[in-house]
Amino acid sequence: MGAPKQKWTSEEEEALRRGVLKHGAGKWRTIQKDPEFSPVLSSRSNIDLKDKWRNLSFSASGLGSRDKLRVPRPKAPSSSPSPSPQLLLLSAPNNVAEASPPEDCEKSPQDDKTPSPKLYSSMILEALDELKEPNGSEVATICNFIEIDKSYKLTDSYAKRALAPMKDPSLKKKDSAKSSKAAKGLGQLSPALDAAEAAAMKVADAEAKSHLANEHMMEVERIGKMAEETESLLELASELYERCSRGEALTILQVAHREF
DNA sequence: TTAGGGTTAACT
DNA sequence: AGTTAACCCTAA
Repeated sequence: MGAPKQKWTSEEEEALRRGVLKHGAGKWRTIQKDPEFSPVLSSRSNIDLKDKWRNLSFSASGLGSRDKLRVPRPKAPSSSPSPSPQLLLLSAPNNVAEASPPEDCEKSPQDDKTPSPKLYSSMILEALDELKEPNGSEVATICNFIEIDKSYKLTDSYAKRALAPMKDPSLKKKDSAKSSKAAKGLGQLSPALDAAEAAAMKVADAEAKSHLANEHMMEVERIGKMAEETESLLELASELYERCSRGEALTILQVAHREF
């Protein structure tokens, strides 16, 4: 009755992020009691922090709301074990590579909803900006921030591109998901996505390198051909010069066809 | 206390 | 309609 819905302010969100940075995700009570954050988060319970963090992680993680993976397809007759993620990943790097060029950080004019791929430098800048520490931040802290940031931003953007071609991420392998205790919060999401990201980036990098190498080869080849042509032209010129100086008359056609 | 599933208010 | 985010409940 009294509380319609208390939406989180950006200040509260910020405090939560810094709290997670300091104490780690999961120490909600500690974060909430921390004198650094308690003024901002006074109206939030530890559970609220947990839920909000979950929302942040999932929404930034792009891949659907948490109740998205239910009903693991009554069909799937086992014969075709659905395309394995690794295989499909190999097709992803193209997209990733295209997204990599250092041009887009403030590019998207219409929506701030799509997290544009971030380079590490800009991520560091963002970390510094969000940490807002007057004397700068510890490198470890920045790294820590980026780690966290990655888990719900960067990883997501790459994962989105990487997994987009797949209609179904099929995170549930069999139905052993219930009993498996390996599925722990971020733990379930992050490693897979990080692995995907790492793989994608590695392949993309290799591809970029081979592309570069290929370009270099073409360039060398081109220059070589130029040298050849230049040399033959030189020969032709000297021969022409010699003949002309001896009084011989040559027509353009003859020269063009080397008929002399 | 926390993680995770579930419910509901407030959106598009 | 469907989705999202805040809130609630409960087992461990």
